[in-house]
Amino acid sequence: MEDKKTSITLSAIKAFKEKGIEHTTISDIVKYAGIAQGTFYLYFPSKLSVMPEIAIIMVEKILEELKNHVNISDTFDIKLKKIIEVIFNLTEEYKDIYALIYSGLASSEYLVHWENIYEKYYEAIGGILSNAQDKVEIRSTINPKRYAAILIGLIEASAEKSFLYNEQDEKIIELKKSEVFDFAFRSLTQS
Amino acid sequence: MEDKKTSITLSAIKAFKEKGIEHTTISDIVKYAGIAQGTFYLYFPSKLSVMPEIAIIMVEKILEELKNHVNISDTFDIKLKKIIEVIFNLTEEYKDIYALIYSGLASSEYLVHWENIYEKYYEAIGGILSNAQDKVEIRSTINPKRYAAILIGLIEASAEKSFLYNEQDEKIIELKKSEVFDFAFRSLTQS
Amino acid sequence: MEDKKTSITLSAIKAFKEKGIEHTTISDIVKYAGIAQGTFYLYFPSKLSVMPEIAIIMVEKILEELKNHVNISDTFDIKLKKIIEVIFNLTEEYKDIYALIYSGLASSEYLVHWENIYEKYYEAIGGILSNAQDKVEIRSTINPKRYAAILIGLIEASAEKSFLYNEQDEKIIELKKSEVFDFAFRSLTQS
Amino acid sequence: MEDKKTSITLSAIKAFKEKGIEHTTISDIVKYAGIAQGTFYLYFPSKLSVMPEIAIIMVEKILEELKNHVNISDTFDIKLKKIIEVIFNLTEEYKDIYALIYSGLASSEYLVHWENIYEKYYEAIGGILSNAQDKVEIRSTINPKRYAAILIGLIEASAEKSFLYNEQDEKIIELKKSEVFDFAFRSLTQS
DNA sequence: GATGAATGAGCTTTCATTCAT
DNA sequence: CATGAATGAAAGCTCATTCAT
Repeated sequence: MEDKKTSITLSAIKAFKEKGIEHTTISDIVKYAGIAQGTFYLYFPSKLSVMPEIAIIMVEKILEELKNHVNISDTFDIKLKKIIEVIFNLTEEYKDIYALIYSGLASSEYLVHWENIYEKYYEAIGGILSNAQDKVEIRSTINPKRYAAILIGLIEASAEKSFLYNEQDEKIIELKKSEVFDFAFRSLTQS
Repeated sequence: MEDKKTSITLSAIKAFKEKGIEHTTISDIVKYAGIAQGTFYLYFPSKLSVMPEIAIIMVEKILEELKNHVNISDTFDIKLKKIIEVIFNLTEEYKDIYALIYSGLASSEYLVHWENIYEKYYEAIGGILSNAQDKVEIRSTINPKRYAAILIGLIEASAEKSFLYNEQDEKIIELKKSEVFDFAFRSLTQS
Repeated sequence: MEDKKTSITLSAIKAFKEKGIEHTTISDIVKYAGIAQGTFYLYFPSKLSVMPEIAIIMVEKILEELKNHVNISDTFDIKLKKIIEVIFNLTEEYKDIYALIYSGLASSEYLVHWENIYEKYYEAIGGILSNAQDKVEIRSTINPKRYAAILIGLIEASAEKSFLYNEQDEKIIELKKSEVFDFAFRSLTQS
Repeated sequence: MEDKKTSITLSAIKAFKEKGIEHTTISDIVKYAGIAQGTFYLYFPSKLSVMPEIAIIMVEKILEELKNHVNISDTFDIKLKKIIEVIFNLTEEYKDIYALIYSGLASSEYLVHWENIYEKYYEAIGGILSNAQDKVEIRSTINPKRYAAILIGLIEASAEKSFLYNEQDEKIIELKKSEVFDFAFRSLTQS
């Protein structure tokens, strides 16, 4: 078993996915983690204080997925499509958690560090944009990392809304993806 | 009495703004509304069931602000700037609530009606886009209402993140606004 | 049933007498009071916050006992013996509670008002001293109320220690009473 | 190692002084002692079982202070004043702990040994009384050790109450001391 | 309709105690 | 002897919900 803090975090993710954050209790989390009630408090002061830890893991997941799906040799349009694909898929799977992280709701109290957490995410996407600039696939006038933040926001927002209303209709989802692609691609390539 | 329902809703907004949604109790809401504990239940079955009502009011606020600031005679670029301005301002003021509505967290149970609520919002922005198409200010190949949803998502996401980290630095906020404008404007005008 | 706050206070006294303060839980108190767990918190924020209320009742008990046993027509030496009798008896019955009130332990947080609570007690004993001065039974150079405080302290301290070590030996108790009487009486009458 | 037991006891005193006995945990004590949680149990079976050890140290402190301040050559009235001074000073410093020892609250289970602990205290004061009898400074009809107990009770009670209500007003404290002196001195000298 | 005291299920939280290292 | 992470029983506490008035 990995270290206990990670184990609690993973159990929290599992519980949040199943019951929703509102209805998850610390009891649920420790049950999944196979630890005693009191042990939880050795690592976290409250349910929501697990959120930053979750965010770290979620960002790791995203980066891993990006690494697995976005090939350095792809043209930029392919890469952008893959990025959208990855974000949509993860958003679907971790709907509630993602919504919470994304909206920053749990934030008020615990999420001071989030900029650091997301930093790597922005850098990864920023790197892709920068690379595309080098290849003259997108315009050179953008700041890669700053644009990455906007791009991610755009895709996430769209994905969120897609799955929010239980739009499980594959066609509509695909339409949304292509619209987002279109929106972003034009913006990035317009000279 | 419709008045009382509105009064409860406004009190809920006030309480949510002050304490955050997590820590707001029905007791807080009725205190602000100046009514008895039990009275709440004559109008709403639960705390979260107030959310759609709040969403309605929030959308009304947005529409009103748009009406106040976006002039029909403005050119599209001015209009877009104003739209961004309005969304950023409201997001700043109603940060938490907005985040919640936006992320759809309170969702699961009461979100069914939300598409209807947002419908008017999409229509308003869609109308502006449509009008801009008529004047050949933006390309004609977009579907106004569908693009409106994406555009709103983009601006809201950016605004959310701006205020999340207490970036009160006016300059950075302004930079974000201009970046979002740039991102969207290019996308909408690229032929 | 008297009002609920009193009912809780009396139940607390009962529980404290039976289990000792350390081992009494709020559950115990509400069980005796025949009310729900949450009801307790409508009247008191914590277990120890009941103490001032208890102190009031204890002082009332003392005053009542004094009224019942100390006759206005008695000579001062008889009165003093009766006072000692009353304090020893009550101390025996409410050992733990008395110890706590007396030592002021629970005090730190909640007992700001105690001077007021004890005020009546001091006044009652002070009145007896004053009356004895009028009859030239004790020296006139003492301040009745201030001396009352010292006198009460002396008797309480002695009573406390008597019952602390489970000295249930009636003879030793009687010896202590007479020693305290002697100590105080000499002090009050020495010209 | 005897050192460690003393270290735990001193740490307990420190913790009790700072947080009050109610809110002090074994965790607090071991933190101050710089030892591990489990080590505590090698020396004491529970939190309250430290009390007799504390009492021993407190009595030692008192005896030391008495030795430092009460000169064999002083007249009895000076000695009595010094005794009162010492008890008031120590009571002020160790308010809470003193109250506890004095009231015997922590008692129930561990108080058995206390008579032995206080024995030396009574003997010390008793010795002073006895000596004063030899010099015909106080009346010969008292039992020194038994009177010592009463005298100590009187002074402690008065000191306790003085510091309970945060009467930090030096003048009132001084008045109390002189009243207690007067009360006791008359009693001991009245023929 | 309106009230608000009372409820009590069920959650959070603590912390003395243990035991493998 | 010493450790300190882990335990989990047991306490505290909250708050949505009810219902007699």
